[in-house]
Amino acid sequence: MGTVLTIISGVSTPWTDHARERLVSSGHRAGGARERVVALLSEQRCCLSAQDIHARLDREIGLASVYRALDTLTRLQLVSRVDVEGTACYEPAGPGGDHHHHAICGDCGRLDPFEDPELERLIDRAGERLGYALRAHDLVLHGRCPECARVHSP
Amino acid sequence: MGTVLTIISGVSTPWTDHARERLVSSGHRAGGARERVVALLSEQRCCLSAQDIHARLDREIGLASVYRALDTLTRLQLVSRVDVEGTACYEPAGPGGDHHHHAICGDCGRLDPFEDPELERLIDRAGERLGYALRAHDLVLHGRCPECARVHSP
DNA sequence: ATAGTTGCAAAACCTTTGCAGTTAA
DNA sequence: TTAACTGCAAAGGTTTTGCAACTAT
Repeated sequence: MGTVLTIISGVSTPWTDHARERLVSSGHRAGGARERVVALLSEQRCCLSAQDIHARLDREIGLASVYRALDTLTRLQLVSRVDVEGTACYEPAGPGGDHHHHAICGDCGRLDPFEDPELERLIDRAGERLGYALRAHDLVLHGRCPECARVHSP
Repeated sequence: MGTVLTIISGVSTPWTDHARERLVSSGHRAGGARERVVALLSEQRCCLSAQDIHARLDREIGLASVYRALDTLTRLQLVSRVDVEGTACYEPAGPGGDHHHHAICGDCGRLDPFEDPELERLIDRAGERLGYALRAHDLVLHGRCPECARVHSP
């Protein structure tokens, strides 16, 4: 039963709880692989790619299962997908999952998450203006981070 | 010489001119393949993937050359790259190239470009706050377009 | 002559899919 | 028992790279 899995994974947060509920209520069954993906995602401060997740789980679960879990979670809007440098990255979304955007340093590859409520508001308004029923959005800034700027132009 | 190529391609806009200048001034030589990519890009109202470009040029130039041209142009900040549904799309950027964002309909795949000066301002401010020297940014909205909304929930 | 450009084919990635076995409910 | 879940291996896409020939300067 779900409780057992919760204990096994050792992770329970508002987001994992919400995710597990929604999975069950949409006809999904508890499964070890997906549960580990959920648990891992809930512990991240920022997004991970499928390959990242596979590696951090010590390759104990199949890569295909990671992709399938992410696909399911994305469809249920439990995680949001961000395209970073040609690869898809995922992070918790919806209730309990904090929403933010990303800035990537083109020099060192560093990825900084950031929040901006005003930006959110403006994005929603843009969606309305276009007549779109928005499900998600992602914003990625590209540039040079403070560290690299210090080194290259002192 | 450059003039000849300009005549051959038959395309001259503020953006193509700027691009050709910048290419030369950064040590690049005129080449048929890249010139055709530049000419094609300048005629688009929205972004194209490398494969799109290859197809629209009737496969007369190698796919690898398209990728290489796009890579060069991106590095010189003459085109901006947007990740759309797992594939990279490119469009003119910088002087003469108009900047906009994209909304994608998850149902029909339609892609709507849109502009929003206020959003630009806010994004720039976010960059400053993070201490980033911004080179580019891309925002993609995901949702259901007005057309699809009409059909599915009348 | 030098160094950038190109096309082709091969390789490297990321992601999806088919299938057979396993497992939750 | 049924339908979901999983791992593996194969397949499908996109993008990159090695290499030899070509060409603008």
